[in-house]
Amino acid sequence: MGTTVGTTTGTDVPVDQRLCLALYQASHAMDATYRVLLEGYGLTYPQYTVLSVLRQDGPSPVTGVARRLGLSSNTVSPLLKRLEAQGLLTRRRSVGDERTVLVELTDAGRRLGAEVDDVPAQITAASGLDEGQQAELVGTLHRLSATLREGVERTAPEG
Amino acid sequence: MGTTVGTTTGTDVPVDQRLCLALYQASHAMDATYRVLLEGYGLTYPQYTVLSVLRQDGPSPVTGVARRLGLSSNTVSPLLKRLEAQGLLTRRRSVGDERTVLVELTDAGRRLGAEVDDVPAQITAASGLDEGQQAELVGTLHRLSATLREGVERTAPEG
DNA sequence: CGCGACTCGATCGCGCACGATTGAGTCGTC
DNA sequence: GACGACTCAATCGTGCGCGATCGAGTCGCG
Repeated sequence: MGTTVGTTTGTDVPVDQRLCLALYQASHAMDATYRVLLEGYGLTYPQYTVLSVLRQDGPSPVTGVARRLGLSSNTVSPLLKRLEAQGLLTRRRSVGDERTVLVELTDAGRRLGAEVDDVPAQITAASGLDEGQQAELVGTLHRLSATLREGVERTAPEG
Repeated sequence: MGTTVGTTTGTDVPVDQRLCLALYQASHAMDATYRVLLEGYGLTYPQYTVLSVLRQDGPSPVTGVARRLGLSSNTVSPLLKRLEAQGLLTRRRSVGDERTVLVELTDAGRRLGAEVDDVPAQITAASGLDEGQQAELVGTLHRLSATLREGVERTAPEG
């Protein structure tokens, strides 16, 4: 039985060498690393990132948090709900604009945020990359994200 | 904030510059790109990858597919079930070892696999990276994955 | 003032992803 | 032959992530 099926054009890129899978596995490995570091705090990685964003940005509308994470309300809303249930943040309608919901850390949220403040440094250490390599990789990934998003936008015309 | 953490005390790493978020967003962007390319075929990105693996490896046990994707049975089993429901593959017990389930593409699966054979090339084009850049990025990400996994293994001693 | 376009956030359904567990099957050792 | 350790796959519960949709609130324009 030949391994060739049909009249392929020879574009048999081995799965192991595909960028998508490399990205996929690296992302999962990162998530697993965060899981280990955060499991004592009852936080997941996305929840941790929300805390970081609120610590850096201060009180923000749901849209603001979502934009920082590259997500939409359908993902962020339940995420914020769970964090609110843990007493780490509050949500209240903005007085100026009744559509927007302002998200703000509670004292407990700020305290927990301070506790896990050094997690990024531990992640950097666990990554085995020095500062320069990490910065370069981050830049490459940001450019890749932008290029891919651009392609998606072009295909799916909005507005 | 008396942070005494070794050399890299950059506790206030802006969220935008964190490797985890860059990885997270690039992975999602990749998924979105695949979604656009595959939506006409009723396939998700993980399903597409399973098809690719089976096309390249031939009939494989569930464990084999899982290892290729870096996943476990709890993720792969339902994934295979959905693909079987679409008539793209079959699952049957191995004759030699009744524990293992052999997964094999059907004719329909092979046909669909051939149809979407050029998707990786389209992805490469959409990424805006030339062959060399892509290969380098893949290498970097594989090393990163390995290093991170190693750290996780060390923390959670199994066996 | 009234109407339509828009924004904001939430909800629903589906498909991953994973920790934990279960149960069937296999093998080594006694 | 029987027992225990192991392997393989499946299942359950929880938490993302997203397409699609909805309802409330806001604003522009006549």
